Amino acid sequence: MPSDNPPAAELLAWYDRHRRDLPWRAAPGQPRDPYRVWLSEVMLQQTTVAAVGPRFARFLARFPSVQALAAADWAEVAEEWAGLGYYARARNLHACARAVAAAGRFPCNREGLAALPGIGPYTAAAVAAIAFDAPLVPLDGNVERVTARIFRVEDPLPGAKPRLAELAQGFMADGAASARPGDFVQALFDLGATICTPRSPACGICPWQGPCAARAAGVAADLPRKAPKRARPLRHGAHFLLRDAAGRVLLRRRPPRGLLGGMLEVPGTPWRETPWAEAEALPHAPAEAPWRRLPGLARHGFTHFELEMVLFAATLPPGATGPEEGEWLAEDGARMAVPSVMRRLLDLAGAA
DNA sequence: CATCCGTGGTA
DNA sequence: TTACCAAGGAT
Repeated sequence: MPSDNPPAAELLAWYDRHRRDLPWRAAPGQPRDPYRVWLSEVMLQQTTVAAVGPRFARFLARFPSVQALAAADWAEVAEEWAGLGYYARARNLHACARAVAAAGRFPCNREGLAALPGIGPYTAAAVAAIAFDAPLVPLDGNVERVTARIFRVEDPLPGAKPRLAELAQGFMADGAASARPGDFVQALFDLGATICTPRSPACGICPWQGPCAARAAGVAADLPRKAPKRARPLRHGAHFLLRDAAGRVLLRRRPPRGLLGGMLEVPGTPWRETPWAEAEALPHAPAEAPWRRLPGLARHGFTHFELEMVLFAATLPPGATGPEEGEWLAEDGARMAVPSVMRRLLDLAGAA
């Protein structure tokens, strides 16, 4: 129903005046580098623009091309991704880089892109549209929200997702949109991020306020509706910070899949629902040592549970043989190389 | 299709 | 302090 669509030309005119200047965006009219577009899209999955900003530049400086990323060891990629979360993204990013480097170039259409690891329906459409000007509308959280409000879709997510995807793709039927697909989809992102925001949308300055059905009904801030989320249970862990005579700390590499897969950790117990008594935690220590319980707790929130950790610390006696497994890192280097949950333990040790 | 998978900012 | 949420993907 192109006739029911809001005017793409007005959104693009707004975008041309108010587009955000973001590190991964090419200047207007300049060609887009598929490597940068892909890297930024993966970094931005469930991650804020503010968090990605400095990390994108740093990553690009370390891995300037998809060939450089493909040639890197996993440990380097893991270190560079540390703190960004959702570490399966980094594993898939690395695998994807190797596939693209082997093929010689990025696929230029949605189907080819979607066949690569870590590239799902959203990212395939986004890279195809932004890097190759394919007439596709990727359905991210912004586009879901804008579309649900424009058409006043009251059905809750995630059930409404197929319908929203169809409605959003319909925007591209407007000739003004399909003339500039990459700009149009980024205009939708910017509209959702700066005006059509989740909590208090700035409808008064929205270029699409006229055709917006939710605005007309006064329900914009209530859309899209979402299914309620489950409460997060609390889990407990005990961890062991072992220092050597040089003040370095012992870290271990976690298994390659699952939570924090492939990342470095401070050795510790499994995370379970009941707290650990000292006597039952100590067998999980990485070495025999004069372990001393540090005061305080380290807390961290994961997507589906909360975690409270106690920390034991010890220094390996000079000349003593350390554990055979693990890597010794300087403490400040370790802070940079571990996931945030582990950084909290290092901070707790530093404060004690 | 529901669950698993991180983190930091904000109301 | 709690709860929500951000350019989602894999299983």
